[in-house]
Amino acid sequence: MFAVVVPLHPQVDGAFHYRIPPQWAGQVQPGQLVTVSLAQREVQGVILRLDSAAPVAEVQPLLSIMDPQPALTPPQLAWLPRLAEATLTTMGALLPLFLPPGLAQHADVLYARTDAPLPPDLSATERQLARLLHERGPLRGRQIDRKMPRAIWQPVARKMVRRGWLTARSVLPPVRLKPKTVRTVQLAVTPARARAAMEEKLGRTEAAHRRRRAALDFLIREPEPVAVSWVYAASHCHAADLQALAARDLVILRETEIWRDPLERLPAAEEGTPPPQLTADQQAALDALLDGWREPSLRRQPVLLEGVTASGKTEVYLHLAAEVLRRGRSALILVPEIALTPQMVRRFMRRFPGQVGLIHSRLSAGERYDTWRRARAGLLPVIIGPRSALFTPLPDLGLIVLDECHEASYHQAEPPFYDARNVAETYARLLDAQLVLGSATPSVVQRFRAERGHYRHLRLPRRVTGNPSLPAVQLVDMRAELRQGNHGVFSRALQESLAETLLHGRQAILYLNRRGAATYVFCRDCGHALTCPHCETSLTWHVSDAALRCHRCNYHRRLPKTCPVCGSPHIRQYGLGTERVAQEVARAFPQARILRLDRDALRSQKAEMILHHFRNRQADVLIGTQMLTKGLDFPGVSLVGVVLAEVGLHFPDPFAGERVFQLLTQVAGRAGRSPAGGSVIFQTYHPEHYVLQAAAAQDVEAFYQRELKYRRRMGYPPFSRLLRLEFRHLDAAEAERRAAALAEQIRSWLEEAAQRETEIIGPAPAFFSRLQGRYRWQIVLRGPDPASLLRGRRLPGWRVEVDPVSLL
DNA sequence: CTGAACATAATG
DNA sequence: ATTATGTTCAGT
Repeated sequence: MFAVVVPLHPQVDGAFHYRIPPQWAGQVQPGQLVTVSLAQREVQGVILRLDSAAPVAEVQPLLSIMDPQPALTPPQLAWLPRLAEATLTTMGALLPLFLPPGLAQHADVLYARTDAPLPPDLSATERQLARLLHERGPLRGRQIDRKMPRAIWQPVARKMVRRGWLTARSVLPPVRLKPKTVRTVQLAVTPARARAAMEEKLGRTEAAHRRRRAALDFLIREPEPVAVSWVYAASHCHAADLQALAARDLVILRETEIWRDPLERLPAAEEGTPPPQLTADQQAALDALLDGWREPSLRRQPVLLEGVTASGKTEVYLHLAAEVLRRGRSALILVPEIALTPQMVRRFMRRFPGQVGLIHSRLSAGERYDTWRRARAGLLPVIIGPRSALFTPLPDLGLIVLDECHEASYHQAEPPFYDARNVAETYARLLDAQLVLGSATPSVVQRFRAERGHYRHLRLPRRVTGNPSLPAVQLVDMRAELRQGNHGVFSRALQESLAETLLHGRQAILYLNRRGAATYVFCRDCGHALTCPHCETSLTWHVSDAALRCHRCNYHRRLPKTCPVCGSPHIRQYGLGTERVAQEVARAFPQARILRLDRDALRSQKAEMILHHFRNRQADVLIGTQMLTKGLDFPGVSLVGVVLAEVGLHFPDPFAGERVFQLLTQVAGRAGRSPAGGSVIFQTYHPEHYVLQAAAAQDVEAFYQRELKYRRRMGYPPFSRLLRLEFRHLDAAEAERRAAALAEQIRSWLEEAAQRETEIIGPAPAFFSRLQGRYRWQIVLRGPDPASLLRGRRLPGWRVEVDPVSLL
């Protein structure tokens, strides 16, 4: 028998056969994490399947089985190759998604300095490397990467090894995660025998006898194994006392595994809260879903659950999960950002006490490992987490919910690239599980798919709580403000509303769509934003070469002196941050208590504290960026102002309009959740833009029709599929050269494959043209199935993203 | 002709 | 990724 193993190695494609040593016969099964040798080195891998024959003569043996329990479930193993095919990623690069961090260890090389003397004429990198290894001792490649992030040190190190200045040894770092255990003790004899023993002499001294008697007395009342620390506390005995009792065979000492539980620290949830009465809409949606499970033709179809904000989608999820659990299966609930959805998590924990597991990035490695293993063991039938939780090994998964499914956080824009919304479909089909995508504002693509019958479309059209009507949105024309002499950040309407809100002791939220300097150029008189004549996307201002540049096709021009539409000389670039807005508010309202929430706050984990303070009315005004839109509920807020609603609209990206529309719709939905109702103000220099018009009117249908027309005209999704290829390099010229070379190569492949419908856009520098000191160039492919062109081809150094959600 | 530099293929 | 192997090319 042979084990077919996928090496845990991002660059190695495919799976390899390994001999199963006879002493392990019968213990080897698919899904297990093993170590094998690959290209003379020891690496981790996962057994994909067993095979009775090997396709090659020379076969290496399995080196070790790291865990007898499979790390991947059978449906996950079936999913893995299809996932790799869909995302144009190797299976080895995808495997870490399925494993808790810390369990997967990548093979690495350990470098050390030898005693050999160094010649004086060393290059800078050579000197730096030698000094680093001299000071720090032997280092692994990944440690050197961290210490010398800018240097291309690998070829240098190889040369130094050849010269005998360094040694290199391949290593597989040991797994640091261990199950946490606790010593337990249990009575080994009947209570009667124990009582009899208590009469005998249990220790040399009277004190020892008394301690051991007390321990036995405690254990007689505790039939289950108890942690030794409890016994110590209850009877004042020591470890030696329990050992003495164990030596007399009166008690049994054991190592029992305990789970590190991140929910332990949370206040206990009230037991099994009875579910509230469902509204007619909720009941209808639930019935439709449950009918679907009985009807084989509907069973495998994903459901798009479209419900306006506050329409009670969560209650539908709770009922579905209860139904799935009743059938003995488990449920997976995905949310965009777990730190910002505490209400949802709490509701699930209340409804399913003791059965909910939470997965997120702030858990310690140990907690994550244990939650993962409890889920695998079937002890946590409900798992809540962000996109990465999709890969939790739940046995017999019957329901996958993706809440707020329009959110971009379901798309992983870092390798390995994947989109939870798309890949979950295949997974659900393999499991025969129900996939539910829930949103108040489904994306254009999702809505289109529902129309075409790809998703079953269920609706919750009415709010269940708070104000039944959606709040009114006022669109304020900032050009008029300017004409009337108001050069400030705030319109008079917003200032007046702010003053009134503060006067009545209510709270206000001010949104900035994007943090920091947005550098597009527009006319302050007519609102016209300069766009590329070829791509209809905005030109971006580049300070370095004083040019306006198209980030799609590389078109560029000088900054015009006057607006090409109205001739006004007031044409300028625009940028505004939360800091500036906070200053303006403080100046206008010196007594107002102001809080700021932006990405920096979120990174430094202060976000929860800030939100907590605001909810407790310890501040009057909250100024924040888009993360504020995700599922938050502040009853004290009666005014929401968007400082500049069109920011982001002019990014050179086909999805820019949709992103802004979704953001503004969510913002408007935030307001007016209180019984007092609320008002929303969008400030803009561009009030006639269809995205702003539709968002202000909260007219999803109008936006959708208009946007769909634009997508059809430009040939963007859902009328085509995109594929983004990105190359990053420290040297700008090299990045450009490689991009041009690949574009040439792709053109010849296109000709070869006679794919006349697939077109190549670019190469051009990416919108964020420099990231971490590296220059980014990209090529975009557009066609019915651009991934098919690249399948089976290797593009070393390129980042390949299928179905990107942004081309920035 | 030689060794180094560079590209390519294979890894079971 | 790393290693083995093939290919090119400058400098003998």
